[in-house]
Amino acid sequence: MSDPGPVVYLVDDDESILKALGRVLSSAGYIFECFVRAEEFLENHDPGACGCAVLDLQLEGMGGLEIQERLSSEGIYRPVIFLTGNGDIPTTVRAMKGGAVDFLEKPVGARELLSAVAVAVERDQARRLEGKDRQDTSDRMALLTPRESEVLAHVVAGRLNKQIAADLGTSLKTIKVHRGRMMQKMGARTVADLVRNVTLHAEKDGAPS
Amino acid sequence: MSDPGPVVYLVDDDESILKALGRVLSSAGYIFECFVRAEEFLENHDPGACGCAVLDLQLEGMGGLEIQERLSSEGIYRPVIFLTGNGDIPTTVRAMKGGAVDFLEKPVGARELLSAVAVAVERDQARRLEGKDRQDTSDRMALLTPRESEVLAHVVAGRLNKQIAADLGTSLKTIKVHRGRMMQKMGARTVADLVRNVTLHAEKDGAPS
DNA sequence: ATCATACTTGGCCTTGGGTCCTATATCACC
DNA sequence: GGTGATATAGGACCCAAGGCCAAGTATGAT
Repeated sequence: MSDPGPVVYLVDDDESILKALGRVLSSAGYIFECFVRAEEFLENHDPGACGCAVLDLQLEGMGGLEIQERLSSEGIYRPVIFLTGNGDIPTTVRAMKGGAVDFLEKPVGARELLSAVAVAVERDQARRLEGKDRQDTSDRMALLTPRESEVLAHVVAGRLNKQIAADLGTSLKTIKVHRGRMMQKMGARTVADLVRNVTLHAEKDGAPS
Repeated sequence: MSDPGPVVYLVDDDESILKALGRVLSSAGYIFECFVRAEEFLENHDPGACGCAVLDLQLEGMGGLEIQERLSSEGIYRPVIFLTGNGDIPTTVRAMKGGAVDFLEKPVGARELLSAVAVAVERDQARRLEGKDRQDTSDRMALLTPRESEVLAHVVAGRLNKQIAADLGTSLKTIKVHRGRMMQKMGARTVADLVRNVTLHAEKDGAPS
């Protein structure tokens, strides 16, 4: 569980290209894994590993764009760099709109590749860093009972206990109890802590298009 | 000062194209302004107006990409759609990395254009909407006295009045006064309101790359 | 039947936050 | 010398929140 360093996933059906890319990445100190088919990558990569993917646009069967779509539809955040031998503009636009870090034409130079990979890896690290807090908040929220969740929402909205009681059709005392337990479970000492965590958590929830 | 509806800025050195684009936009109910040179656009557009820009990539003198860079370096948020007669992939990537909404090849179909414009306008509206809250919060914070600002920071951090008093080397009573005035000026009824506004305000402050 | 969980409510006391009124001291500006 | 903004501070008082103790019900699983 020590930090294994970023991994670069290479997907290309031309093994000589995989080899060439691998050499460049190795020389820069990256660890990489090679795949010749999209399915092979999707089934064997580790979504929890930090790093990025370098995808060939044209693959036998499922292509690079589909891989990108598959990843995002499965909620996997994985920065992607595309490589292509003969791309066109609409495809480029589609890839970039899908969040690709870069879109490079073969033959790709070492510096070009490494620069793109560096950006992609950095993005992934930043993402994982801020993801931790959100994950923690999510985990805690999952432990709340239904009633406690309702109270949480009202508290974050800045409502008073008695107002919450009225809204939920119960007594002031009951709200105090739920509220106390909720704060306990959320690990929040003060309302300020609570609001910060919960709003930052809700922030980028409905993001992926 | 009533909402004038979104404006589409068209920049192309071919007047016949401007005319054609204008017809399409008119038919969809958009207001638009035409420019044949980049400088003309940069000097005469209204950064405060809601809408988007449709830029030809190749212009005499300053091109579309430079316009995009100029806008962002001046801190002007203005969603951009590029049009091009003969673009290449590196240019497309650069444009999209720069935040372009879309990158279309001439001849561009009416539906294609309108769809891109709709997305761009929507983005601009969303941006302006959330920008208002931040502006409001900034304005309010500017009205705080130095002491009130310090108290604000401590309150948002979830500290108790007496702790704040100790930190600032003053009495509990004094903090209560500052705090009360600060809440008043910030237009926050509760701590929850305050934390929400201030943290969201701080959130995207160091954003632009 | 028993146990766990969740939801409910009461009283009592302490602490914390907010408001009103009052008051002093400093500093800058006119 | 007066005026306004800022920071300071005390007392009285009210309301809100949280902790401690105790205890009721309902539901569902073992």
